Amino acid sequence: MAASSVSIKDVAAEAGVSVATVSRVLNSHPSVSPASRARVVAAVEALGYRPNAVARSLRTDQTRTLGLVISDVLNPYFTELARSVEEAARALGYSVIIGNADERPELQDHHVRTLLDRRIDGLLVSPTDGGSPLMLDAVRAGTPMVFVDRWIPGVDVPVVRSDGRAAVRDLVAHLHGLGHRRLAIIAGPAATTTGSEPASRRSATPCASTASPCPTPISARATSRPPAGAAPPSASSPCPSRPRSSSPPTTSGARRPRRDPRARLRVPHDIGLAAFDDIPWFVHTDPPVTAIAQPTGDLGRAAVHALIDRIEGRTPRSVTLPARLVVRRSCGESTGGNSGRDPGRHTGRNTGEETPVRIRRSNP
Amino acid sequence: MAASSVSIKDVAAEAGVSVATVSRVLNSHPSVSPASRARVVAAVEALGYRPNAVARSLRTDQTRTLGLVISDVLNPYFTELARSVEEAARALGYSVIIGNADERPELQDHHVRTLLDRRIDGLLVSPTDGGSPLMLDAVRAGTPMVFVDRWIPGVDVPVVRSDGRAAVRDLVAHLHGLGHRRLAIIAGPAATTTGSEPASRRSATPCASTASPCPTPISARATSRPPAGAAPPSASSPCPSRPRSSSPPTTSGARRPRRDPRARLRVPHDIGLAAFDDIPWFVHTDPPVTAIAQPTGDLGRAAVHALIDRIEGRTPRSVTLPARLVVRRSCGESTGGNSGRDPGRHTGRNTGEETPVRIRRSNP
DNA sequence: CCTCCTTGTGGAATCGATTACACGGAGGAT
DNA sequence: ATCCTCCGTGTAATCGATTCCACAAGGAGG
Repeated sequence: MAASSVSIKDVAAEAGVSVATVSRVLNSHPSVSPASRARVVAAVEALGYRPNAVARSLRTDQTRTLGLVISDVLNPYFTELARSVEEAARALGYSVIIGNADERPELQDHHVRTLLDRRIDGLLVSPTDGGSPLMLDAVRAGTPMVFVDRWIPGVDVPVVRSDGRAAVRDLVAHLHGLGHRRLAIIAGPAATTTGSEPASRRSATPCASTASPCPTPISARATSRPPAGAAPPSASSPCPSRPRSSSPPTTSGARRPRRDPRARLRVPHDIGLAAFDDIPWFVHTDPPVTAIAQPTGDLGRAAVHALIDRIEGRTPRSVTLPARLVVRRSCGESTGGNSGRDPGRHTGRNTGEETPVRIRRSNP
Repeated sequence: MAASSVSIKDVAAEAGVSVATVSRVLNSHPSVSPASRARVVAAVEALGYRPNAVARSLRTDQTRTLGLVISDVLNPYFTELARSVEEAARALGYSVIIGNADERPELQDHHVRTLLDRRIDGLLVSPTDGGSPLMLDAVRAGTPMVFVDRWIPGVDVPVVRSDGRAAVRDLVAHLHGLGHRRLAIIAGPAATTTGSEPASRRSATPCASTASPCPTPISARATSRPPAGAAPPSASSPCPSRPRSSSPPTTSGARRPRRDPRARLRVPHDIGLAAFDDIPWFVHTDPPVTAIAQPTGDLGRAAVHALIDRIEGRTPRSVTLPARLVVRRSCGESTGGNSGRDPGRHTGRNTGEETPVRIRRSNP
């Protein structure tokens, strides 16, 4: 029944009214007689008519579409974020176009440009770098924009992110309780705020170490793509028995030396390990990996709401949500007798695998 | 410099030519004098002009955009597929809009409808169900479409997928060689072709069993969302010492009984396990999981090329690429003289990553 | 010197919607 | 009865591009 070439004119002809009336029915404008309305609806039905979103966008100057530029689709954290963003946007009648920057600034620019060319209503970005001229121009030109997870310092754009400091404090306490005394941090690309944030994470450490005399942690840089994270960081960090903390892809690189004939450190026996961002598979690794989990769903929702507020003229504020520590076994076996069941992951979709000790829950 | 409200008219005014000439320059039409061209280019530069893709699409009736509807973004297989699709499309000057159906037919329809409304040039689908009227209508209406991974039987649309039969034969041989004699298959939703394909995978077994006297494998159904795959399939399948094969999310559900107090089957000691689709984290699980890997990158590229062939008037054919077996340790230790390690040692919990034994490579 | 063709250019139609504006008729108030 | 509101409707302008067509200028060929 539905040829895709049906336009509003055809519907008007079929219903015996003008295109204006058809349009009014389509947009549920009040001043249409019930009779006309019925005939239009019937014609639409009969012809299988669907309004052309392109034409509509041209006229109304809005696409009801959001752009989301993330730095790495292969990273489960961003995948989950994308999912929740799309969900939240859909609930509000918006679509989402995802651009994957693959941690490459020029690809990020490509996507931003493409998205802008398509006149998306607003942009959600997790910047790969310190801000290209293009992005800066876009902000200056008044494109509604919100940063997620990462941000560009000095740019006046709301940021929706999670704060891991409390969770890091919990982690440090946890580590200390298990007897670990030397810490190292493997960080991502220095250009990103999350890559350089370990500085602040590090600074969180002393706060926690009122009770735990850990020295300032050592820190190393790593690339973040899992299979590309080639060089075993162990080579560059000569002290054993220190826990590490980083994001999952980085961690997957970091884990490699465990089997490296040159190193042969065993987790958690010789060295502890913890990750930033929790992902489903951490439950199944050997050992299950202790991680700091971000509230991905809430982050996505908050970002969408902030952006749409901005689009519709309101003035959104930045949002910071607490991350929380999920203890598993990669920093050592917990000794305390624990009643509860494994909460699995923070998404609520539990697999109920292990029984990790929960030091503290940030969201009640 | 760049106010986003710059239109072709402004450029024309600035350059002192007509909009027609500007358009010709933009589309590198031959008959423009070098002088005019230069002035237009300068004006474009000065104004920071970017053509409005929406207007252009309306006029030319093409968006240079592909839709990709996948059944689950959280599944790394689809994530990788999406990435390669976007990459291939970008290389050919197309953008991709991803729709995540979350295995829900009505969501799938929502995305297909939205994509169609935006007049995308073509659609790549990995169907969640047997085909809604909407999708069937779209095909009938002549929307360029290509199925990826899964397909809808009886619909005349090219399919790009991988054939796991050879790899399954390799797997069966591998299992048999390790002494396994009873097989079970955990399949996904029966409505999908990949969910019901185990029938054909099962049928592949006897072929392989000329040399290996395995009985027809038992098969069970599971939902495919990893944490949602709640019920431990072990309860329903009473025979131990049988390897299982399924996709990673399903597998992650299936692994649970390992720790389930009621079952306490150990992998690979009591039961072997193998998965369809290989994912990065399988290297780090306990034990590393033997899997059948699909050539995701090639699949994505092939799909894009097929679709664009179709869009540009050529007639694409279906493509089937071989999957291949990646042996790790979840079906048992391989006994072959493996260089680096002590053979026969049973540490209970295996750590780490091996050089996987590659039984056979399908792509040379 | 007068065609004829080529080349560059601008005017205007077009894509499919939305919406300002004008207009005719019904109904209420005076 | 006359006038003034509404109400429902249609005509036409508009969004920002592309492209057909007409036309002018200039060079080649007769």
